[in-house]
This record gives sequence, structure tokens and C-alpha cells, in this order.
Amino acid sequence: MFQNAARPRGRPRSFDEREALEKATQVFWSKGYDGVTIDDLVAGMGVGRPSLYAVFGDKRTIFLRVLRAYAETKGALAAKALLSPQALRDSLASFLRHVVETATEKGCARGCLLVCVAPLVDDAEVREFLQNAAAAAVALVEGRFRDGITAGEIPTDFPVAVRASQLIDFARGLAMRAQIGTPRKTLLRDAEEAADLVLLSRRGNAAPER
Amino acid sequence: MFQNAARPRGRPRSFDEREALEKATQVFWSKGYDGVTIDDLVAGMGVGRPSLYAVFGDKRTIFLRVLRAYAETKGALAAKALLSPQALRDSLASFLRHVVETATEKGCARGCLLVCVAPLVDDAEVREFLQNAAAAAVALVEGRFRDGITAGEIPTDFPVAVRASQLIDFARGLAMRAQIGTPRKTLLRDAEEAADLVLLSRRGNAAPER
DNA sequence: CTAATTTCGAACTGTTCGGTTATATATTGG
DNA sequence: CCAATATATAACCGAACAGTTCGAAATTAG
Repeated sequence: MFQNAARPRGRPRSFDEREALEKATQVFWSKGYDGVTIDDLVAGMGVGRPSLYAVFGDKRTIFLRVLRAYAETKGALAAKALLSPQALRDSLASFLRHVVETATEKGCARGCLLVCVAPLVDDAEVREFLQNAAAAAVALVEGRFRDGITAGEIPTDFPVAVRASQLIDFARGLAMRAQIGTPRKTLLRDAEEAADLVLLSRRGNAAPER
Repeated sequence: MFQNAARPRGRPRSFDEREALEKATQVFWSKGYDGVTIDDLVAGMGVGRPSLYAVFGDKRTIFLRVLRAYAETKGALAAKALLSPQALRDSLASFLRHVVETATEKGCARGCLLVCVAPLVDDAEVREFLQNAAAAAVALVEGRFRDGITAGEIPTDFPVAVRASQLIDFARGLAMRAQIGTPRKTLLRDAEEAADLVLLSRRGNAAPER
């Protein structure tokens, strides 16, 4: 009844396209882009070689699809952590904690596909995607800061753009340190410190004026 | 006269070992670890294949030597920028500017070998090296903060360890953004902002207490 | 000048890789 | 039950790759 799309004619696929892409994500995530061979993808995705080429295309094409899917799902989760109704400082901390938790998840590869793997891919389209993704992330945080101004949580002259960019820098740093094996506990502590730091008032300078 | 080490016996080498290693650095830096083939190294280092194996060993061994040499020379330069006699805030800014400049140098690959390339190498020895290098970098900055306390530039209760770690996070972030093509001008501006941020007093919190 | 020593250049070898082809298998439409 | 369609499995092919071998070349010791 809800078998909506009438079954296509030939032999049915033995794999789910979405699942296969998620598995491909894990493969790229754990081995990097250049480190992945087609056989790795065949084994990891559970899709036969000819089907893989027919359905997904070559390695580069698969990686681009993986990137988009990854950014969409993980980005939505991160946005959820950032935008759920709570005090500004807790929003920022939730966001960073979420980054740490996904970057240190057991069973998964460490780090972050967008932060640790994709930037090394020498491809104009990938670079463009990453720049847009980074800009979108900064804009998201910036929006949260603006809401904080509206809510009176931070002063109207709070440097939203600069601090948003800095918060994303911290997120990147946390992901990278997860990749090289820094323990989750350390990163969670640093996430709290980062959330505190980006909310400090500009007037509280501890150093002499320049 | 100063031809100290009496010439070895056989045919002299047609390459300088040190120069060749520097060229290898460029190769790994621009292509990543997995993206490099032995032929890339042969072409890039100007060393014949058999000599390469005889003198430097296989790819992994070469990379480890490259890593150590890179960390030593670049680390010394960064330390020089950080420790040259000037006000604390200028020390931090110099350090970050130096990172940006080397990460956006023309003719070279963008980013940083230690930040952008090495963390992806799936090798225990590399990971250990990176953790030590990161710890050393944090310790260096921490030392500079402590000198700042001694000089009365920052209060005695300044959270030196936390802020040192955060400054290194910013350095990482700057290098990563250089890699994905963020223009030098933007990064230099953000370097200044980062230097300012890590020096803010803890008491100047712009958000309500948690 | 000759012998010993070390490096250089080129070619070789077994393996892995990316991508394709041929054939068998599962399903729908009539 | 048979034709048409789409996927799965396995084998295949040329290219690229890592690592080695071998003879030629350059140097020193005597």
C-alpha cells in the first residue's frame, strides 16, 4: 500500500544506497582520501565493483556525495546543539561538546571528515565546498550571538563576527586534537574553557594597551 | 683545510642529504602522505631510486625524518618569533603572524605539515611525535605567559596553561584555514584578534554567570 | 695506471590498482 | 512460462607502483 515507488523492473539491489554511502563515509574517515582504494570501498560499502561504478561513480564522485551527506546530517546535529533553547554560554558549550563527542566516538574513526580529511583533497570543488561549509558554520554561530544580543545576554557591541569565527577555530582545534589521540576528557574540559573565552568582554584586557 | 670529514672513498654523491630532505618535505607537504609515490620522491628530491632506498630508507622512514627536521627548523623559527624581546601581546601576535606567513607562503604548499598532513598518517610513531610536538608548543607559550607574569604584564592568577593551549588551537586553526585557501590578509587580521582574545581578563565576562 | 669502493642510471619483477567486460541471477510484464 | 530488464559475481586488462638488480661511472688508495 505504502510501497510507493512501484518496484523497478530488474533484479532488486542487494544494498541500500543510503546505508552504503554512510559506510563509505566511515571508509574515507578512517583512511583519508588518498589512502582509500576502490577495493576498500567495495569491501566497506558492501557493493559489488560494477554496481559501485554504475550507481555511485568513481572515487572522487563518491567522496563528493559523502561530503555533502556528511555535512548535511552532522551539520544539522551541530546546529541542533547550538540552537536548542538555553543560555548563550550553554549553547556554545553544547555545540563544542557535541563536536568533541562525535570526534571521539568509539567504533568510529576519530576526528572529523570535514576538518581532518577533506582539506587535504587537492580538488577545487572540494575546496569550494569546504569554504562554504566553514562560512555557513560561522554564520550559524554568528546568528546565535545575535540572538544573545536580542535577549540581552551580551552587549550590543559584542564582536559577533570575530568571536563566531574564533569559536569555529576552537571546534576545528578540538576535532584535530581528537584525531591525534587527545583523550575525550581533556577535550571536553577545553570545550568548556573555549565557550567561556569567546564570551569575555573586550574591556577586560589583562595586558597593557598596545 | 676545513674539508674536515676526509672525503669518503667511492664515487661522490650528486645530492646534498639535507637539501634532499627539504625537497622531500615539500613533496609530502603538497601531496599529503598517502598521495606521495616513490617516484614523486625520486623526482622531487633529485635522488636516484636505489640511492634513495640506500640513504633514506622507505617512504615511512623518509617521512619520519622529514617530520623531525621540519619540527626542529620551523619550531625554532616559531620560538624565535614568540620569545624575541617585546611586549607579551606582541609576542603572541608575532607568533601567530609567523604561522600565517609560513602557511601562506607563495611557491610552497599551503598549510602546515604538522597540522594538516601528519595527523592523517595512521602510524603510532607519528602520532606520538605529534602529541609531543603539540605539548612542547603549548609549553613554550606557557613559558612566555609566565615571563609575562614576572614582568607584571598579566596578573599572577592568569590561567597560563589554558590560554597557552587555546593559543595553539588558534595557530592550528589559522594553518588549517590557510590550507583550504583562506587569503593571507584575512588570516593576519584573525591572528591579531586571537592574540587579543587570549589575553582578556577572566573577570570581563560578557555573559551572565552560569 | 690498476684495484677497490661507492654511487648513478636504467631496466627488471611481482604486486596492486582502477576500470571494464562477460556471464549468471533475480525480478517484473505479458 | 517466456521475454525484457536490472543487478551480482568473477574474471580480466593495461597502467602504476614498490622495491631490487646490474652494469657503467666517478672517485680514492696504492
